[in-house]
Amino acid sequence: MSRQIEEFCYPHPRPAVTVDCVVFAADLEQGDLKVLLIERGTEPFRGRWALPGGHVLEHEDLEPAARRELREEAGLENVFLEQLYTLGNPGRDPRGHYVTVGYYALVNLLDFQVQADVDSDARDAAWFAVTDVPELAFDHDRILEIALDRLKGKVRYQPIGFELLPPLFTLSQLQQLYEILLERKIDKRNFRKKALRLGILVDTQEIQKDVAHRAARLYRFDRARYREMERDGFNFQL
Amino acid sequence: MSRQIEEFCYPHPRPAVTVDCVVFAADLEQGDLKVLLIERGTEPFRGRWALPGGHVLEHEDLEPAARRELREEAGLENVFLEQLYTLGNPGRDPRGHYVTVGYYALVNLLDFQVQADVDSDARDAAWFAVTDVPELAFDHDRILEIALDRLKGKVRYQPIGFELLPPLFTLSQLQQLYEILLERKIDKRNFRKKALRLGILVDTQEIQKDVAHRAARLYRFDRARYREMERDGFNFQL
DNA sequence: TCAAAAGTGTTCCGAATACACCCATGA
DNA sequence: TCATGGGTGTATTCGGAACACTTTTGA
Repeated sequence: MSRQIEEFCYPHPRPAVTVDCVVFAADLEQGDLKVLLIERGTEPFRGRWALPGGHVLEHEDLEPAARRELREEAGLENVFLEQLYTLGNPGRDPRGHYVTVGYYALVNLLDFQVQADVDSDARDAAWFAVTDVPELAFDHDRILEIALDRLKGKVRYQPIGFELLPPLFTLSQLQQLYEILLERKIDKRNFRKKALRLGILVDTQEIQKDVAHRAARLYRFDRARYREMERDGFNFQL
Repeated sequence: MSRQIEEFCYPHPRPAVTVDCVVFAADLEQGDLKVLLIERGTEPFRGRWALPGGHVLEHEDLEPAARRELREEAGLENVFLEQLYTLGNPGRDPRGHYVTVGYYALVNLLDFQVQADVDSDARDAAWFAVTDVPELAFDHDRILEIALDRLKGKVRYQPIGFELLPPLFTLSQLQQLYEILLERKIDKRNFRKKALRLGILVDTQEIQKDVAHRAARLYRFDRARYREMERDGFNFQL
């Protein structure tokens, strides 16, 4: 290993600070939830899969750091991103005392597959079903577990599920998403009643194309209306 | 300012890492929620009130750091403590790039007032009603705001309110606590029905002493039973 | 005997659940 | 014409909300 110049000095020891991102996408074709992993090209854990992430730069805020890492490592921009949890077990990184701030991102699988083809800078990245993830580097399994719990809990009382769907979606797709996340079958009629009663889905008057059966209506999530209703004390529940 | 020896050197710049704790207690006498603040004795913000907190030590995990600061600055031990949010805006501390991991703690006001008298090491600390907090040092107002939102949201679907009460409490006290936290009046009969129906409150057969009216039954929270029921899919709601 | 809080039931309404068949479309 | 999913209504049950008076106790 080459000798490094150590020129950033402080009166007290400091842990290193990183961010790590759990990127979720719903795979409606396969009926499962996917997470984006990156294959590590350097030690430690070279060759192991890990969450996209890296060091927080000097004078960089945490969320911008997470967004920068998503852009650099996965070609992702303008995604839903929320802070999750911060881990600082001094044994979590063999290089020394590292503190990492975990984030989770929600993206639409179709959007990202296009970008992945275009963006040649991306390192070796791949989607894994969350039920079938290899052993990850560092304590990234733990971060993924925390992210899954958060997503499953939050999707029921915050309208974040829409971030995982295309802009236009059918009610069946929405239902399928909830079945994936909540891990149980839902009655179609009851689900539709509840979803439409919320008043935040708008019928775009468009219908599905290229399906080998009756084409379904396409809806979109009316974010502006949701914010209004939220201001007036409305509580999303699905 | 004296010249400092800067002997901890790294190949890349690192932000400093701290923890800050929002300590809540319910004041049933006054019918409000209190937060514990410490008067700063050093610059920056000397003389301003701030949350208890401080640097994370070398090879120290985050939660232990928070507990150590609570012990050193406020004489508090064995309290309910949970991570809240991590702030890293590079402008949040005039001394440079600081990242702070926020925690919130829930304590019983009576317990702590005893300890405060005994522990002479404690710096100048005081309880403030959360509705009447002075301007705080750093971005501690923001951390307090996040903690309040979290507490108010979480108390409804997790049995954490009991941490703010004495071990034995009356149903009226429990109701008063929820009225404080949810900021609204609750119907007595409905509240009692719901609380008892949960099956996690045990009637201790004891009654209040030294009250100038009919003495109420004392209950306690059955934590063991709650954990059992939680395992079996029970969802707390109050 | 008064003040203060403890304690107690019933009705009503809205939401959650359970449940099965016909319709439209493209292959 | 068939396979595939789209789309629809009703009855029941359960929990949430509204609502007022009697009881106990110590001062």
